[in-house]
Amino acid sequence: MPELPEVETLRRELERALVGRVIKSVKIFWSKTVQPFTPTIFAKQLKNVRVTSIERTAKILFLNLSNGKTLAIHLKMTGQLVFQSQGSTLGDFKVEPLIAGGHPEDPKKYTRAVFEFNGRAKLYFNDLRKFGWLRLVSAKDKQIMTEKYGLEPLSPEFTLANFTRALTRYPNRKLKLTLLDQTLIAGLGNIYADESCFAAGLRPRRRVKTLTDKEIKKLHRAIKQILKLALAKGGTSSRNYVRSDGSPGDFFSYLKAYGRSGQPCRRCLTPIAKIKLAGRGAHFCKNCQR
DNA sequence: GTGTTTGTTATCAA
DNA sequence: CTTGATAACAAACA
Repeated sequence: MPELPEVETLRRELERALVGRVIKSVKIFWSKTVQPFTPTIFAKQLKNVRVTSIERTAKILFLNLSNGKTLAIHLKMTGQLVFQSQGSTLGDFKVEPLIAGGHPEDPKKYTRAVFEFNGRAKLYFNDLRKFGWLRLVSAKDKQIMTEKYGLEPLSPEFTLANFTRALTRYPNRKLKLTLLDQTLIAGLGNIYADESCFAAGLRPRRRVKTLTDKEIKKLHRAIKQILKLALAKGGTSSRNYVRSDGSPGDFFSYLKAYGRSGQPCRRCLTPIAKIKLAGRGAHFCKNCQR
């Protein structure tokens, strides 16, 4: 799933690829993907507009535009942003959906929108499950969208003191649910919440009020370390996520808990357990995590 | 046909 | 206000 490291990887790649380019046309193949306008109006509003900068808050990308508006993008669970510069041919990647093929002009099965830029460069928005969205917003809308989010784990504001305050704000919550609460800490999803718990040696069901100062400190370090490494590896391609050139992120082989139920713990060889927490899978080692 | 996968929001319940 | 559960969105896969 695209979480902080995946979305930040795309932000960096698209910053290089798109900033300074002008949108020449937008084609939309699934109308509910674009908001809040009809596809026709949406496309019209973006025609001949330049991308001036790209930002990220939590799991949302913001493409700031020369008309004063911003294109906000959320990939939700299966969204992809694939960039094709003029004349480039995309490789044959295992992760579907693919843009490559003999007819790059034609949208693939899961392509919901295509942006064409000057120089014939193209940005494909693919989304198997249609949860993702492209939202054209004003500066004010953008502010309203971003202000509800909590601490950015890779920012200077992510101090131990601030983290402790956010983490313990709802003392009776289970640890993993707190880590997933975007209004407290922004950008963690199921993969990195599980990995953070593993690295800190903490069970996902622990109530936050039972955590010692020492454990909170370890968790704080764990979150920073894991997100930093995952970002350096270009994110985790466990299902649909791909980088902007269509290639997979390399963090998958570093996972120690997520998706490893039944497999031996990399630290103590105890089979990784899987439980249901708030309707999602939670993976952990009964021996290494307390 | 059933259960599982998950980001986010809405809604209901205690 | 806190917390927890469930459904909704949607489609693939085992």
